[in-house]
Amino acid sequence: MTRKTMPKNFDFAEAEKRLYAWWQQNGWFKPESAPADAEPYVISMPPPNVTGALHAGHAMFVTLEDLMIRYERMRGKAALWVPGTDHAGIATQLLVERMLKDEGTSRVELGYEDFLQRTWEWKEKYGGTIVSQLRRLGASCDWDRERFTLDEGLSYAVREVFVRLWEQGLIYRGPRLVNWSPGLQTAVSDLEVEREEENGKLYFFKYPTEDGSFIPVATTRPETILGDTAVCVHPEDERYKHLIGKKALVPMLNRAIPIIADDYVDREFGTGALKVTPGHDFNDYELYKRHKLDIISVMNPDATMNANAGSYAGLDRFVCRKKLWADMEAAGMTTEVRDHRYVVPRSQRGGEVIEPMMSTQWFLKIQPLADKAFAAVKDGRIKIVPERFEKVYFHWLENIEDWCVSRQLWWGHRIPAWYDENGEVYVGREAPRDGREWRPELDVLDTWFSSGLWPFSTLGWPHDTPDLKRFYPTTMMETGYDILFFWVVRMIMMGLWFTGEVPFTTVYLHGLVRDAQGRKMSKTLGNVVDPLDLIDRYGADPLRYTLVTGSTPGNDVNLDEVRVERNWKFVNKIWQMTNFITSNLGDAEQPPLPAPTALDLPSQWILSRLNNVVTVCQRLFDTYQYGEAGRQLDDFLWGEFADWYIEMSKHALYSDDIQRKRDTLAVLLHTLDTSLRLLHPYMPFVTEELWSYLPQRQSALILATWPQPDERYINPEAERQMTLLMELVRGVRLAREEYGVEPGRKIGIIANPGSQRALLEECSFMFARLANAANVVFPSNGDTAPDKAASIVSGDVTLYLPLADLIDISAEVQRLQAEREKLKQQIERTQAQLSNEQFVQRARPDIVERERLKLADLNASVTQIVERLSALDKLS
RNA sequence: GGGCGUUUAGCUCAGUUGGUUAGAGCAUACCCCUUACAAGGGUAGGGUCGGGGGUUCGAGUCCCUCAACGCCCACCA
Repeated sequence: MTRKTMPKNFDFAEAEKRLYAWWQQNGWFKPESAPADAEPYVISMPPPNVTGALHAGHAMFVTLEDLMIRYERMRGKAALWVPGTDHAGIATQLLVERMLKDEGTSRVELGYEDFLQRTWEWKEKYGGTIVSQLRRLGASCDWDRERFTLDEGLSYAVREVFVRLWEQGLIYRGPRLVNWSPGLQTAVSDLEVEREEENGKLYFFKYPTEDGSFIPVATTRPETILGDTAVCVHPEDERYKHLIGKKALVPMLNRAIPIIADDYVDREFGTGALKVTPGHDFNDYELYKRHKLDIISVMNPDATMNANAGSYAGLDRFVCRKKLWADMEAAGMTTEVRDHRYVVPRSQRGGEVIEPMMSTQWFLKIQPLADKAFAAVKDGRIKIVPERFEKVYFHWLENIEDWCVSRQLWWGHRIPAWYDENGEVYVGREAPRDGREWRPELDVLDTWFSSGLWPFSTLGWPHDTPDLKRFYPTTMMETGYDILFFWVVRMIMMGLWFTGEVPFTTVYLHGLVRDAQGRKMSKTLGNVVDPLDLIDRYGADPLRYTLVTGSTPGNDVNLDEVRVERNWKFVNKIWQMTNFITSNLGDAEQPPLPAPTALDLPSQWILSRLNNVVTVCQRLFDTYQYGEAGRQLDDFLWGEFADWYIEMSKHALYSDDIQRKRDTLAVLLHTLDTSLRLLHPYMPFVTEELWSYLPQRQSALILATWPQPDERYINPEAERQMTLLMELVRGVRLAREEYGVEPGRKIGIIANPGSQRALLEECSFMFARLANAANVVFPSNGDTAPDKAASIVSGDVTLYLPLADLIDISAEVQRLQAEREKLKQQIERTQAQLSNEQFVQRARPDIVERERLKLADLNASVTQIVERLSALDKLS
C-alpha cells in the first residue's frame, strides 16, 4: 500500500472542517463510543448565553474542557460532555426589546404572548450562533444531548424543583426590602449588584424635634428623608441621650417620627445621629425590624417619587434630591455639604443605581441547602482546584442570605403559582382545576435558578432516565472563578438537595482572559481579542495551545497574539518533523521498536527522555497542571527531539546499515506517535491529521490509547552521556563562532578523550553532523595537540580544534583563563558543600553523590585547562 | 473592615513532594537559504527570583513581616 504524501504545510482551515465532521459523524464524541462497561467521565458544559458570540472566555472553557474530555476518552473512559445554552433572562429580553425598539414598537405594546413568541423566534434564528462557534474550537461534545435551559424537559425540572421546595416550606412570598433595578424594573439578587466606590456628597442638616430643638444628621441620599420613620442615636451618647423617646419632625413633611436608641449607631461617624429609612435602606430595614417602626416607600418602580413624597411626587429621585435640598436650605435646615467617597450599588446589567425598595417577591430559604453544600466541600466529597477557592466558598456560604428568586421579566421560567380572586396563592405543577378563576403568576425565576439544576436536569431528572443513572453524578465542573457563587454554589446546593448526591466531584476554576498587557478586555478600551479571528488566521490548535500553556489554575491569563503566532510555528514544526519521518519511512511498514539494549546511544537517550516526559505529563495531568504538561511537551519535541535526535538520526538514516536504519526509524516513529497522542488533547486537529500519515492501523487518534511510561527505556546513564556529548558539541560550535570559522568550513577535531574514549569513538559522527567537523582523531600516546588550537573541555575530555590560521595564542589563553576562573568558583561552592558534615549527613544520598560526581568532573576539567595553559605558556 | 492573589530577564509568563550553573516565548546582537522545516538553524548578551527577618546542611520554593499592584467579600449614615 502506498501511503499518501504529505502537503508541504498544514491547511488548517480545510482540515479543521473535515476532521470535525469526520469525528462527529462517526459518533466519537459520544460516550457510547467506549465499551459499555467503561467508567464514565462527565462534564456539563457551562451553558453560554443564547445571545452570545464567542469570546475569549468561551475559548478558554472550551479548550480546557475539551482537553479533559479528550484525555479521559483516550484513557478509555466513557467520556460525555453535555453541551447546551442558557436562555439568559435579562440579557435576551434586553436584546429583543432593543430589536423591537428599532422596529418602532415595544415589549409593552406587543403584549406578553406576542413578546414571548418574538423572543422564541429570535432564539431559533440566532441562538445557534454560539453553538456553531464552539465547534470551530474542536469541542468534542455530544451534540445529540444538547439542551437549552428553557426547553420542555428542563422547564419541567424547574417546575418540579420549585413545587417541591414550596411543599418543603422553603419557598416563601412576601414584601421585603429588595435590590430594585429601576431601569429593568425588576428585583435582582445581591450578586447582581456591583458596588463601586464613587465620588459623592455627604449632606449635613438639622433634624427638627417636636420641642423646637434639633438633632444634626448626615445622609448621602437626601431624597430618602421623605421616607424617614425614625431618628436613631447611640444609647450612651451624652449629646442626644435626653432626646431618646421624643419625636422628630420629617423636614418639609412635618411627619412626627420617634427618636430611638440603638448601639448600631457609630458615634464617631458623621454627626453620630442617624436618620432611619427602612423603605430604602438595608441597614435601616434591620432597625425597623428591631424597633417595630413604620415603613414608608417613597418611590415608584421607575424610581420617581410617589405620593408619600408629598409635593415631590412625580420627580425623579435625583431631581428630588436637588429640589428637596434646595428647599431645606431655604428653610434654614441645612448645615453643610461635604465631598464624600462612598459605595454606590449599581446594576450589573444596566449600570443604573440600584434602589432598595419594598416589593413582594418570592424567596428561597437558603440555610438548609447551604449547610449541605458546605459539608460536601468540607468533607472532601467535592474538591475545588485550586484549593484556595475553598476558603472563599466557605466564607460565602457562612454569610449567605435568602435568595430572591423572582424576576419581573417576561422571558424565563414562569413561577408555577396561581392566585384566586382573594389573592390566595396556589403553587403546583399545573394550574388548579376546580372551576374557579385562577390568575397565573407572571414573575419568572432568576436565570441561575434553572442553571443551578443543569448537571442533573440535562440528564433527564426528575425522570429516572438511563443517562441519569449512568452519568450522574458528573465528574468535573470546569468554569471561571467569577461565577463560583452565581452558579457553582447553586448547583451544589440544588444537586445535593434534590438528588442526594454531589452534582460533580471536582470543580476546576480557570481565570479571566485578559489582553496582552494584562488589562481586562473591554469594548471601550478596544482591546477585545476575537477568538474567531485568531482561528481564521492561525487555526484552532495554536489558540487552544496558547490558552492552556499560558495559564495556571485559578489565575488570569494574558492572551497575546504573539504567542498564538509562535504556537502556530510550533504546529508547523511538528508538521515538518512528521514529514521528515514519514518520507524517510517511505512505503515501509512500521518497524518494531528494538529492545532497550539493542539501541544506539541517541536512541537510548531519546526514549529515556520520552518515557520521562510521559511520566511527568501523567503526574501533571493527575494534578490538573495542564499548562505545565503542555510546556514540557513543547520543550521535549522541539528542544530535544527535533533539535538533537532528528539531526542525529540522519547519520543512521543516510547510512547503508539496514538494521540501524530500521531501528532508528522505529524510534522516530514511536517517539512521534507517542508525542502526537500526548498532544492531541491540546491540538486535536493537527495531531489527528498527522496521525493519519503514520503507518498505524487504528482508525483515529481521538480514540487512540493514552501513553503509559515504559520503565525499561528509562536510562540515566545514556542521558548522562548524551549530556556530555551535547556539551562538547555546543562547545565546538561556540569556539567556531568565537574564532570566526566560516560556517561551511569543515574542521578536524583532535580528542583527548580521558575516560570517554569509547563513547567519543562511537559518537564521533555527532560532531560531523552537528558541528560541521571533518573528523575526530585520537592522538596516540606522546602526541601533543597543536599549539594553535582552541580547546573545549568538559569533564576529563578535551577537544582541540586546530585552527592555525585563526588562533591567536594570547586570546586563547585569555579564554581558558576565564573558563578556569568560572570552574574554580564552582569547585569552591561544591567543595564547601561537600566539606559541610551536616550536608553529607543529612542531605539525600543521591544529592550528595551528584555533588561528588560534579566535583570530580569540575576538577578534571580544571586540570585539563591548567595543563593546556602551562603548555601554551611555554610557547610565549 | 475582612479575605485572597500577584511581584522571577527589556516585555509577557513558567518554575506544586525545598536539592545540579533559575527556564521559555517575544524582543535584542551576530552568523547561516547545511538535502524536514527561513513558518527554519546556530551562538550570545540579559536575573542580588519586590524589601527585611527566620526555619533548614540547603530557600525562587516553607514561616513571619513590610511595600506596591490587582481581585473578592462586607450594613458605616
